[in-house]
Amino acid sequence: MAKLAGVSQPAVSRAFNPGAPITKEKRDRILAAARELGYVPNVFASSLSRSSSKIVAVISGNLNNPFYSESLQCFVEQIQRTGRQVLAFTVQEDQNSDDVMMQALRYPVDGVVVTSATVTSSMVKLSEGLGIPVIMYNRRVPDANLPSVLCDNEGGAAALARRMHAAGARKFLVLRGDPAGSTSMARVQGFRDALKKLKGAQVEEIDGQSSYAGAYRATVSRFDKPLADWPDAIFGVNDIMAIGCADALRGHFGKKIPDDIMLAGFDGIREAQREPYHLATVRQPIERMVTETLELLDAAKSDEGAPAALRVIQGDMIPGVTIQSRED
Amino acid sequence: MAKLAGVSQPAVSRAFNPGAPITKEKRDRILAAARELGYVPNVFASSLSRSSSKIVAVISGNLNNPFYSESLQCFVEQIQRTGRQVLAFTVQEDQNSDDVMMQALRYPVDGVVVTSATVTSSMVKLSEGLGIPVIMYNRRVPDANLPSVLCDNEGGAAALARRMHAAGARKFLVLRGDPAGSTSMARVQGFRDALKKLKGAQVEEIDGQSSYAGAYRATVSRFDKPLADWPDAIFGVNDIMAIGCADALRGHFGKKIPDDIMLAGFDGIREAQREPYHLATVRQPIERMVTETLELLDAAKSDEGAPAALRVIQGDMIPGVTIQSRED
DNA sequence: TTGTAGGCGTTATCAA
DNA sequence: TTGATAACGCCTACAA
Repeated sequence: MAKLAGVSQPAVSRAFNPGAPITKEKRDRILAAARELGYVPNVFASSLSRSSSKIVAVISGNLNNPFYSESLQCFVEQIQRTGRQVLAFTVQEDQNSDDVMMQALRYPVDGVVVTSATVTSSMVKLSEGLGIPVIMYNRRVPDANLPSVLCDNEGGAAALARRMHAAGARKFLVLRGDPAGSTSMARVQGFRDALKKLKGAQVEEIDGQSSYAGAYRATVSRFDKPLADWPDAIFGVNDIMAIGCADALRGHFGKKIPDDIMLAGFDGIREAQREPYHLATVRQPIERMVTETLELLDAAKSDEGAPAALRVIQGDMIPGVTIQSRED
Repeated sequence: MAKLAGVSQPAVSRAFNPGAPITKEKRDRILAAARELGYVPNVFASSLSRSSSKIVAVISGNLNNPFYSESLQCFVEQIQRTGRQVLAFTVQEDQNSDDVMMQALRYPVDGVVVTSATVTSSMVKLSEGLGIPVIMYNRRVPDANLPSVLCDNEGGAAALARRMHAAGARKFLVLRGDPAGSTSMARVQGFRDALKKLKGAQVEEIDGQSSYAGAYRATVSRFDKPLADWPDAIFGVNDIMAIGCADALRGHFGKKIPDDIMLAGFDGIREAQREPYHLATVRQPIERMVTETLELLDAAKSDEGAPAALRVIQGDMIPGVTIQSRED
């Protein structure tokens, strides 16, 4: 009730909205009074009359994977920069991702970004009914064709496969991530397919829970026996798993990387480029992917009827030091 | 407009509010119709009439420090579990934390949790005027007495100092974090004071920007000269800096930890307990600290006039392998 | 248990 | 440029 400052209430609204028809003098007077009274406009109320709430929901998976916390950080930065805010959701292990999505849709947000969760078609229908665009980041939903931004997972994995093969590796082990996740599946597929075209390669696959601890455990339990048959090279479907694997190989088995075993990951998280690892990997250009995700979001707002866009972005090969030609 | 389903509008409201006076039968009918029509209640609108918006703002610093991303993760989990949501804010390097705080206060949130930012007294006044409680997490504001939850930084640092001294260290180096941050200052102070009471200890301090890269650089530039005078032990004011330092010591200088130099950190982040480090450190019990922070928030809501609480929580000493008695 | 009426703080529309 | 007035979607009385 800053109109106790002697002006009408719409005038206050105009004072706070740049570009509204109001005298500079009057605006200044109102803003001064507001500062005096400790008044700030209520954004939720404004979102009622306005169509847009200036809030974007971001649904993340486990932030313990630095790829996701880096991504979230980036989303918050970029969204904040455009005068909007982030409503953050996470999907816990024991949680149904549909429930979380449902929660998010109860807010009249300007859009929902899904970085890690499966979206069922009923949720897609609901979001459409509500007119809230849903964009997939680093993920794709097979049936529903939602706008998606993702890295060329197949291509990147294939390039890593070729590098390791060229370096002399023949026996490969793949550490899979979330079995149901489109990202993990695409990378495994790309890796497998590339090896099929190369001579003498054989591949084994095990599950690593898509986490550091999962990969560590999987590595230990796979090789912790008297006459383990070691592979020449291991591909961790993401960096955090590759790091877990590296720590197990070195810490638990005393193996040397790449002398005893080559190793590669995927994502390009900071940790993987630090001293103990310098992991060979493919970097997902997070900054750019986030930018494009938000572009798709804005696009979805304007041209409703347009076909869902799918943006596939090339990752950057990072050589690292964990792939090296055999000398034997 | 779900009242096209043949009932009054308040009935719909009651159907969605557990415990409201309505026949079970009618509620079911309404909920069914809602599902049919793809209707979900608008939370922002409800926050207008209701006093509470069910939204908590969390202002974080750089999420590249795992301590903060773990904390954020924990906040989101716990807040979500109580049927509320998190509006996430971050303070960038180039940003005024007051501006971010101001942004947050434009939303009629149920509270603001500040995990990394300085809060000026004018912001405190503003928040009081708006009736929005502000709680500090892992931080304290000297002048204003805001409710705060923090670890016993002095005590933890002192304990580490004593351990390293007992192991034979005499020449110490402290890697400071944010010079203006209360957390870094308290730890440095605690470390310094403890050493004063011990025999023959001398301390040098340098700045490490409170980040991995900053600590790495600081370590390199401090010792990258012909006849560097190496200390016996280094205390990184937080784990991420200690890790940066460790990587520099080993990768750049080929030093062994703890054989050549002892090392300790603070926070107890996961990364620091992994194979390459097993860092001696003091763990901040994040889960518990977050719980208490939210308790303070709820308390602030109810008893307005109460004196600001300050909860100091003991950290857990983690032995690690980076402090070890000298044999020479 | 139900429906009617009024109000939450803001913006859009329209005359003035 | 301004100020009334009517929404926006919901909730809290109040009365039925």
